[in-house]
Amino acid sequence: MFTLAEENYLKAIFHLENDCGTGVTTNAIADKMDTRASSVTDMIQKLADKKVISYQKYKGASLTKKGKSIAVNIIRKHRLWEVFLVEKLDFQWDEVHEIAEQLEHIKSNELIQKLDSFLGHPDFDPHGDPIPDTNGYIKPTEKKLLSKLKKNQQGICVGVKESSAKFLQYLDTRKIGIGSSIKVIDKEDFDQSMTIQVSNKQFFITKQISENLYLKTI
Amino acid sequence: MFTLAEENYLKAIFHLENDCGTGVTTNAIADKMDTRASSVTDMIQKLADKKVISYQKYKGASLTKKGKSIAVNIIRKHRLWEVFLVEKLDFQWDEVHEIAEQLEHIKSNELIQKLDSFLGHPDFDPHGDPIPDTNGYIKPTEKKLLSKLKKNQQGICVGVKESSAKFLQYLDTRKIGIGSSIKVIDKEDFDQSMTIQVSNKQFFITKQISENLYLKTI
DNA sequence: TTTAAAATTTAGACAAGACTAAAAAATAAA
DNA sequence: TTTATTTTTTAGTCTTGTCTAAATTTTAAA
Repeated sequence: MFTLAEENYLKAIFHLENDCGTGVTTNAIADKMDTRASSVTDMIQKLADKKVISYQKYKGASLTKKGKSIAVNIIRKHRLWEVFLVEKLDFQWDEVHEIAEQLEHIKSNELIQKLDSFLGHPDFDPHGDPIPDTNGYIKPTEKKLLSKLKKNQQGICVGVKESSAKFLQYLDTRKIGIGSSIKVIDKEDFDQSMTIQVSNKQFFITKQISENLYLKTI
Repeated sequence: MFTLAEENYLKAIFHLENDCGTGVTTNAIADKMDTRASSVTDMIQKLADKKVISYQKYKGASLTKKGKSIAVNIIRKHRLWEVFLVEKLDFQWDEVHEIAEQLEHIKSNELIQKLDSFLGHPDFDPHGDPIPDTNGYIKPTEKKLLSKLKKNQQGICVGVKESSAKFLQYLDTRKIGIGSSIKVIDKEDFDQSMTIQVSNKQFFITKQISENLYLKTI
């Protein structure tokens, strides 16, 4: 059985490894977990003892099969709870992350199986992130960062990379959400800022925004 | 903010105080929490520092107004989650306690308020225990232990005192549940054992059983 | 009312998980 | 390639919540 702290480290390592494709450094983990590098060293040594990560001194860490499976299960729980909060309890999509961070650690396989049924086996959470299935399989989705699109290309918003409340509220005030159709009207070479069109309205957005919106191009 | 351990102590002290009407002893808490008296001493000193219990050395502890309000809120959450698990996720009444023990510690007032609405503001949990309202008010219910009834008296089962899975399963196999009509057919003076009738079937039950079933008499 | 037993508290230790400061290793710069 | 910088690890400390063993207080018995 894993403690709350251990589960959070596994989740963080999973996300980092996923984003960068490679093994993750001590500092990267410390950064993500908002803790000190020395604390991370302690923990990754413990996790290595438990065979959930492979780790060599000074060489960073990466999840073992077992570690990955635990991490994915936590993410599955997180995303299912998010669906519950939005679909059943009428939360806004920017309000659910913190609560799901707590709920994801509830230990009961039967609970998650029943919750999944109750929600009708959803494929995506309210931010467009795919929900891993019972076996930990995550359906690969072809999605592109808005920042990768060129002038005049368009697509449907299928997810957000960053999901902080502030960013989500930024999107809300501009009526951008999962399913929104977005077209690049203009793109500035110099700083990658864009003018986009969302249902007849045009907005100017910075690179920071376009790098956090996933689209399915048409 | 209170830690998980602190919350569990407050809840235990609340239940003990409620059952016995009086301040609770260190040993009673240790017993309930399945821990050592010395650990309890440590914790109740900490809780006294935080002004949630009043405590004098060697004299036992009792909740302050603030402590009581925290404890009741945890109990409210526990019981609401139990309703959710049984009503929405189709759990049996003997399966929900452990999961609710985890869920009761999730911190979010908005979550509980929305959960309560979603469930239609239930008054009782699946074991017949009243759900405290937002202000911590617990509607007093006139219920009697089956063990207090005399020969030929009858009532409707409105709750169970003990709610271990084993006891609940014992009731299930005899088709006794919340709402069952129970009549005392015979009562043995010597050991308080009874013969009871539940919808045309008669059962012999020991004092241990009759002391854990609450009835509303008619 | 003095003594014996039970209950409670103190003292000291330990594990988990975090921290600071300092040492060691790896990487980048000159 | 040697030096400087950054990264990582070690050593030692702290807090929370637990434990055992011993000391103290309270309660029950003689």
